[in-house]
Amino acid sequence: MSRKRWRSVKEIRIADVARLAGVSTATVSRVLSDPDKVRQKTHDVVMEAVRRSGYTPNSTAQKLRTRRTMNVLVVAPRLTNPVFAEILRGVDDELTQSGYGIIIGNLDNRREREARYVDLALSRQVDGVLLLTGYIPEKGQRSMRDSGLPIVAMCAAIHEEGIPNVVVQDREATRHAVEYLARLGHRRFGYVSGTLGSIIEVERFAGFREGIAAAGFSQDDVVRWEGPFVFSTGVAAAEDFLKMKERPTGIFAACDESAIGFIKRVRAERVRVPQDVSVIGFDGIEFADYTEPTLTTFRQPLHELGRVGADVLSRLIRNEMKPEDWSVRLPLTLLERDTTGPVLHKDYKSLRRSAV
Amino acid sequence: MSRKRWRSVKEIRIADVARLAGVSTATVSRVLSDPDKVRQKTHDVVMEAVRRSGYTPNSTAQKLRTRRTMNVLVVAPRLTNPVFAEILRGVDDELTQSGYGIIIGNLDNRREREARYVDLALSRQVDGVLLLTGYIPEKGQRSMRDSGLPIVAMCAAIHEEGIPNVVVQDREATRHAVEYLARLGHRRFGYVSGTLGSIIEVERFAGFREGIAAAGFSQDDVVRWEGPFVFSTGVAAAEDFLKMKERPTGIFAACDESAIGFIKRVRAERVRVPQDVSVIGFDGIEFADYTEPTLTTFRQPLHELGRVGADVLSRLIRNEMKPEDWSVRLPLTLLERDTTGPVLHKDYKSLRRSAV
DNA sequence: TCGATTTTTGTAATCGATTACATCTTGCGT
DNA sequence: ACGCAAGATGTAATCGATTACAAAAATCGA
Repeated sequence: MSRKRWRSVKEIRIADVARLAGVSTATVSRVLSDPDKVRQKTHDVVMEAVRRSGYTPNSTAQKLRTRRTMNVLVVAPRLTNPVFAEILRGVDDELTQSGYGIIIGNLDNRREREARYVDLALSRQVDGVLLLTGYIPEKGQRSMRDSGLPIVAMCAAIHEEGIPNVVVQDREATRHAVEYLARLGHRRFGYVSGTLGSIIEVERFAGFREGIAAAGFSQDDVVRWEGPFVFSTGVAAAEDFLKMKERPTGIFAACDESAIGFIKRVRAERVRVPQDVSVIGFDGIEFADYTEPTLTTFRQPLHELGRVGADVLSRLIRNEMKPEDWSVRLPLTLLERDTTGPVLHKDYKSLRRSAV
Repeated sequence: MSRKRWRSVKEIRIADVARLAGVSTATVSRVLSDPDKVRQKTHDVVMEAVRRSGYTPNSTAQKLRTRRTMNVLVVAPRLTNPVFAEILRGVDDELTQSGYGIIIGNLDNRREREARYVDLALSRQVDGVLLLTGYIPEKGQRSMRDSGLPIVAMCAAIHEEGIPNVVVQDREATRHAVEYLARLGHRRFGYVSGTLGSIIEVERFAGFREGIAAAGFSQDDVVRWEGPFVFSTGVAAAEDFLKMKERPTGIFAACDESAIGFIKRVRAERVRVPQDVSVIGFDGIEFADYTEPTLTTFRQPLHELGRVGADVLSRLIRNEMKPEDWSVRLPLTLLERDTTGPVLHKDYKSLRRSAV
């Protein structure tokens, strides 16, 4: 029976190859890692032995000796959110090029899970950490940075010494969203939040408030619905929205998923989008182009974000960071699609369609 | 400046703790891994030293000595497909419980990328592999199973000695899909494929053909559109569909994304779903409940699939597999939603609404 | 051809844990 | 108090590579 099949595979060590080639282990090691250091003839003999024995170096032994694991940890708040999947793709594209492995840390929106991954970092299983999460620090909680490992923050900016930031311009974009809605004639606003306690949410809401102020409105003109970055948050927000007498007409959702949930729910009650209510999302996930109507949203340069973050991390690991790269803030693109439009509500006289 | 901050963190080794506690390294090791083997008093002294020094064992050294990396590799065809994200969640839930780390392998739908991950396996960076991919073997290509590592196949069944299968009943479900469409009165069928060369696609198409035959139709009544498991495959299929004179009325798409792409595209041309064409998807991703109309589809038990696969793998690693678990085939659930309905086309006289 | 220099190769220490085996303690019965 | 078994602890080998340093071989000029 084959139950122990893989146990029976004989492990080939560098010493076996050395013996087979009639050289020392040092020479074999050199052939494999620094071929210029050996004679061509020796090289060929060793390579032949490697080939015939099917030798592959044991990477754990290499890691121990070289003190480099060639692994990085990527901590994401939730895997099923396409935003993180897309960022991860960028990270993957950049890092596997340079031989790094990616270990994923999935919090599934539960902050307390972070502890496991702090352990991972502390036990030196990885050379660096890419944080796609970011929470407002709680005292007493052991955090990633206690590990002393190189960290790159890719949530909204963490202003902390020694931690580079690779983020998008959330705050500016959110402010811009409000201005955009205001230009369309909206006067009462709704804000569907993201995960409370997350720095991203703090930033986006701050931008939103700035926008409200800049456009000359009072914070009282704003309704805020709270919840994590998921569909159901939008649905719940919509439930509340539907109960209101004086409904807001311009809604900003801190992520596409909740925007989509919101729209789906209100449309089920014959609220028209964008005629009765305009909705603008945030992220630019692929799916947002397949909803009906297609979602107006800010597109994050997700893949690039991942690449850049990974690049910064690998430079940080190699101690090759240039000071000007310590904070990268990528711009977002407003995708004007079909869930936003001028106010048509009876309260308002001028339709200002020209303002679109 | 802090550019070298993490370099200056002094690494604490087990020897340091031993010295601090006035015991040998063996004792420290025992305290940490097998506390019953030491006297209570010694235990306390050592733990205090551990605490004060902030020691965490170097996991690379542990791995080398114990020959267990406590890492598994998960190879997925494409990260941004919510199907794999969801499976990954299940895997994560199961494996991080038992202390395993997850290294991801993302093929991004490009088969040739598999080679990198074969290297990972060969160099013993992981204790086992979870294959969410599966391609029809090509000769000469070095495959995962050459690594001799425990592997669990979670794509459609790979019938190979020593490789357990944890899969869904694709074939049955697909056959069922055809029967379902046939009962609704459909007589001409469309099949939107998944990635060619993938075993999943082979299985699903086989099931489809079986269904066609079982329902008494000829394979000539079927149009097949080819492409990978992505939105645009459905869009492209729709383009072709729109050009046809005699359009199929019952469409099966091998994944929800392409089903959604298809629907979006045909609706843009005023083709009504389900009145003009019924579409049934496969996967049951969360989005499918937010499209308009909501998508009829087969729900895969994704999270459970991940958990079970991970469980089987960890048992396989520990050599605790029971023969009856070598093939697990989870059932799918048909979610009857709004993209399927009885044929209303003028060609057919009886609407057979009762057949729904 | 010889010795000095450079290049190539080998020896053995090292990375940081675990663990077999040896040795030392402790507890217990008499 | 003594002897012996059981329990606790220490010593040192080990996992499988890399690499500093030493030694040997090749190269070169005179």
